Amino acid sequence: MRRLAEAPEFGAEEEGLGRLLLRVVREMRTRFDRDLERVGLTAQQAEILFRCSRAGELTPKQLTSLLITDNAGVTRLVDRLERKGLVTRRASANDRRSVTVRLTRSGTALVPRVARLAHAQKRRLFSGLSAAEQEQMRSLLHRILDNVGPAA
Amino acid sequence: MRRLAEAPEFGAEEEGLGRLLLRVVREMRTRFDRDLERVGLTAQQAEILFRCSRAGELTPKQLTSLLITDNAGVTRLVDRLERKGLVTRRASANDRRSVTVRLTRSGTALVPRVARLAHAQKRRLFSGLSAAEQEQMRSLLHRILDNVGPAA
DNA sequence: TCAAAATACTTGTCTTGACAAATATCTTCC
DNA sequence: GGAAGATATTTGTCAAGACAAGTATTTTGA
Repeated sequence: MRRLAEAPEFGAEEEGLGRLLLRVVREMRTRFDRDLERVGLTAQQAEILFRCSRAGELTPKQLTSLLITDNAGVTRLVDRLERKGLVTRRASANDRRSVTVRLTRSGTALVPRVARLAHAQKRRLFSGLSAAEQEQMRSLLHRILDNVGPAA
Repeated sequence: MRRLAEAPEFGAEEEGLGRLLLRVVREMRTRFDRDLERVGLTAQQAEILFRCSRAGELTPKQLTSLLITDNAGVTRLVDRLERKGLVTRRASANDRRSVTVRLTRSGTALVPRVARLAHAQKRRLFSGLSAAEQEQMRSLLHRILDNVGPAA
């Protein structure tokens, strides 16, 4: 995921909230992915780097709960990072079913740049939104999330 | 996309607005995809069906502006619908570079069920949100969207 | 007129997301 | 102790999103 195609409305009636949400998230993501191109990462990969950097090491299971994807997705994200030489997988000491993901030296070296980009993105996106507005947003989103529920 | 994996927070500090947005959109999408399984469609495919049904026929270019994806994505979505026998592609009359996508009889037959599912989804998601709250949400989202801007 | 630029679509490639099924390793509890 | 079930990870498959590059056709403009 990188640059986003232009999407200049066609059947210009009012856009539904659902579609608007979708569009916002997609553009956020694409924009961030594009910014991250300069360090050769994607948003998800950067998240893993960042989390591992803070925690020292994490298992795929732990990463799964942090990344909003499933365990299979994490496996392959880690695969890519491993191929890039940014993380290593080691068997867990106490539970041999498990694995610990840990940054390599060059992975660690990338973290400050990633953090800087992430911080810039966050500042940019929510600039102009007061703390109260952000809180309002958060609350509305949580209510929607509760409404999603299980499939019918 | 179908069922969503459980994601029970791990490093339970406050979740950022960006992540929350991502999570909400993903669960909305996955839930809708799952509901649509019973008619053998995905959310994007359903959108094409629905749009073509209302417009009579649409070109990929028009669909691209409606679907929040790029032209390549539309090509392949239409491919899948064509394989399922739900739409046809015909050369455009006046511009032979172009193509018109039109529902087949069985595509048309599916529309009411899709519309019903879409309507149910919309009602469910935003139930409990007042019109004012939805408007507030919409406004905040537009502001974020404006903040995304072009890549640095 | 007719070559160059623009436009509409398609195809190729990589990354991700979701789910099912397979494998390896614990844990339980008879 | 050892079978049955639970858990952690991986692998396979399909749909999608983004972008680049290719093809066919139309439009521009020298």
